[in-house]
Amino acid sequence: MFFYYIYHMRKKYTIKDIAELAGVSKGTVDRVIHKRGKVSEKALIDVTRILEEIDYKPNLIARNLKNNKVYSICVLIPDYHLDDYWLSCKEGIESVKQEFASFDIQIKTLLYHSKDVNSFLQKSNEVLALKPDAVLMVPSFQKESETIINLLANQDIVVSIFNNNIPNNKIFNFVGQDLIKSGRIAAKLFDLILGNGKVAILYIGANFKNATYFHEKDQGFKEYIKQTDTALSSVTQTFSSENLELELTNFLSQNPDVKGIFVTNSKTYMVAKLIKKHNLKDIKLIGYDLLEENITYLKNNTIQFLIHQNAKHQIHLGLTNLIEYFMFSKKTPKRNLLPINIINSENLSSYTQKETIYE
Amino acid sequence: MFFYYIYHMRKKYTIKDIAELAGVSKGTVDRVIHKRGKVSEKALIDVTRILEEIDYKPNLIARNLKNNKVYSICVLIPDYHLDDYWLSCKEGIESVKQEFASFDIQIKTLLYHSKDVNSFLQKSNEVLALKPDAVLMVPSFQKESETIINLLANQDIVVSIFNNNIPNNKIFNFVGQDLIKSGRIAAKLFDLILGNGKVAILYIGANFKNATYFHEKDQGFKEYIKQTDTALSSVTQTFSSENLELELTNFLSQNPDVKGIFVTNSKTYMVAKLIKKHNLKDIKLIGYDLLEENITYLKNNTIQFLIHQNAKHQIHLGLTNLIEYFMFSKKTPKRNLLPINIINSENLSSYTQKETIYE
DNA sequence: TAAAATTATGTGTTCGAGCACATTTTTGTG
DNA sequence: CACAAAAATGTGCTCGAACACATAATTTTA
Repeated sequence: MFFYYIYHMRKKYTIKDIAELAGVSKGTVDRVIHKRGKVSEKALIDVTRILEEIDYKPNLIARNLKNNKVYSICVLIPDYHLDDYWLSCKEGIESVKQEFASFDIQIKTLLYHSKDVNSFLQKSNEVLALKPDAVLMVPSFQKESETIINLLANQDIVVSIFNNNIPNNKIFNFVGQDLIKSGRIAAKLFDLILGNGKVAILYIGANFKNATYFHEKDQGFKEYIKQTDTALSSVTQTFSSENLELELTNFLSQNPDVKGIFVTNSKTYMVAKLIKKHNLKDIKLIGYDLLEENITYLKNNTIQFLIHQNAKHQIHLGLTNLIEYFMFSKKTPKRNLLPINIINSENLSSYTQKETIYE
Repeated sequence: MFFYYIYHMRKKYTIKDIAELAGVSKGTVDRVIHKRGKVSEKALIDVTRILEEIDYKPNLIARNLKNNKVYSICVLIPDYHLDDYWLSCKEGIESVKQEFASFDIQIKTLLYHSKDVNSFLQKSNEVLALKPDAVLMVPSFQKESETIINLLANQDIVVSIFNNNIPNNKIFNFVGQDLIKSGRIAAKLFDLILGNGKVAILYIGANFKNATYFHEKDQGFKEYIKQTDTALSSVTQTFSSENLELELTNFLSQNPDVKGIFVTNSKTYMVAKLIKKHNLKDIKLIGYDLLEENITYLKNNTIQFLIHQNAKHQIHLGLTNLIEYFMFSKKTPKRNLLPINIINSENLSSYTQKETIYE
C-alpha cells in the first residue's frame, strides 16, 4: 500500500519561514534577498544557504499587492481607419484590455497617418507629453523613430516596438517576424507549385524606400533561388496603388513569362482583382495578411497562399510583455520572433475563428 | 494648450471606496458582492448601484493572496519514452512549471503505455488515489476514459483533455485541432502541388480502430475531393509499423498511379525513409508533426509539408487554462481549437526556435 | 414592555513581501 | 571604561479581499 501524502506538498516557503530556519528576523532575510547590505557576514551566509537550499521564489502576488501603482502605456500605431492591415491591432489592444481589466493598467492608443511623417511626429510629441510608463510603437519612419525613442528613453519611459525592427539598444522588446525568412517561404511555395518559371516580386504603394520589409522579403526570395537548385527566377518591380491596373498590365505584357506574382504586403487583393478581371488563370499569387478582401480571393483560389503576419498577435505580445514586466517583474527577451504562418483556403478558418467558444 | 492629467487616472476602486460611497461598511459591500445575504434592501440597492456605476472589478491579486491553497494537477499522457510524438509534451509541462514557479501549483506527470489499456487503467487509478484538484489527460481509450472521467468528476476533480476529444459534458476544457479540417488541408496541398492524380491516405501502427484521428483526417481528405472540382483521387490503406517496408512496397507496385502519400500521423519519416531508399522521387509526401526524423526528411525535400499539431502548445494551454481558473477564477472556453500550421522546410525554423533570446 | 431571537452592520485579522522605523549589538575613540 | 558612532537586527504597518467574529438594530415572543 502506497501513501501519497508526499504529493500534497506543503505551501511554498515564505520569508518568515526562511527567517525562522536561519534564526534571524524577516527584515534580515529581506535585506539579503534585495542585497540592501547592513547584514553581518554570518547572517548573509546562513540566509543565502537556506535560500539556495529551498530554491526560494518570492510570491509575486504578494509582492505586487504592495506595489499599488497605476501603470500607463501608450500605443502609437498607424491609423487603422486608413489601412485595413492595422485593423487587427485594434482587436489585439481590446483583448489585452479585457485580459487585464482587474489590474491597474491604463492603455491609450494614438493613431498616426502611416504615410505622413508630420502626423507621426505630432502624435509622438503627444505621447511624450503624456509621460506614460511605457510606449509600444510601430517605428514606421526610421530616422524620426530613432529620435523619439531616444527622447522617451531619456525620460525613463520603457519603449517597445513591433511589426518592423530598427536598430536601437534602448528598445525594451521587439515583436515581429523574420522577414528574410518570410521571403524565402514565398519562394519555397512557388518552387513547389510552379516547379520552374519566373516570379515577379512586387511592392505596391508609395515611398518604397521607407518600406524596409519589402527589401528584406525581396532579399529572402532571391537568397532562396541562389542557395537551392530551384528552376525559379525572379524579377522585382514596384508599383503605385493608384495606377496599379495600367502599370501591372504593361509590366505583364512586357514580361509574358511571369508565372507567379509575390506581393510583399497586404495589398495582395489588388493584384488578385486584376488577375480575376483579366482572367489570368495561369498566374499563381502569393501575398500577405488575412484582410477581408484577401480572404475572398484566397477562397476562390485566385490567391494560392497568404503569409500571416498576425499583427494582432504581435501587438498582444508586445503589450503583455510590458504589463508582465511591470506587474510581475517578468523577464522579457529583446526579440520575439513569431512563427510565420502559411495560410491557404483550408486552414484559414483555424486561424480566424474566435478562440472562445463558451457553453 | 492641453492638459493630460485626465490620462493619469486614479487607482481602481476598492471595497473600502465603495463602502464609503454607499455609506456602509466594507463588510456589507462584501456581502453584497458575494451574495451572502444578511443585507437590508436599502443597502443592497445602494451598493449594487455603485458597483454597477463604477464597473467594479475586484483586485485578483489581493483576492488570490488570501486564498492560499496549494493546487495540485495531475497530467496523464502516453509515455513519451515510447513515442517521440509525446516528447514535446514534456517541454510543455516544464515551461508551465517554470512560468508558475512563484505560485503554489503542484504538477505531477503520470505516463501510460499508449497501446496498453491496462497501463492506462492502472495509471488512472493512481491519479484517483492522488485526489488532485484537477487532471489534464489524453483520453486514448474512449470507453475507459469515459469511466475515469466520471469517477474523477464525482470526486469534484476538474478534468480537462487534449489531443483528441471525446463527448462528455463533465469535461472542463478540451484543447486540440479540428481533424477533419486537418485532412482537408492535406488534400488542398496535394491539389496545389500535384494538380491531379491519386493520393494514398495511410495509417501506420497497430489497432487503427482506436485511432479516431485517422478516420477524421481521412474523412476530411475525401470531403475536399468531393466538394471541390479537384482532379485528385484517393485510396485509404492501413499498415503495421513492423512490416511497413514490405507492405508499402507491395501496395505501391499494385498502385503504380499513386503520386502522393498522406501519412495521417507522426510516423511520416518511416515512409520518407523508404521513398529515399527506393528513390521514388515522384511521390510527394505530406505528414504530421515536427519530430527530429520528420524534420530531416522535410529539409532534404523528401517530405513536402508537415502539418504541425503542436502537442506542446496544446498541453501548455490545457494547463494554463486550469491554473488561471484556480488562481484567478478565469473563465475558460469548453473547446480551444488551435490553428493548424502548415510547415515546409523554410518556415520550420520560425516554429522550432526558442522564443527567448535574452541579451 | 422586557427579554429573547433574528437580522443587519461593523471591526479586526489574515495572506506574503516590502520598507520605514525602532531597537539592539558591535566597534571605535578619548 | 564610558560614551558616541556605526552596524546589525528586529518590529510593525501597508497593500485589497475575504471571512470570522463582535456589536448594533430590529422584530418576535412571553
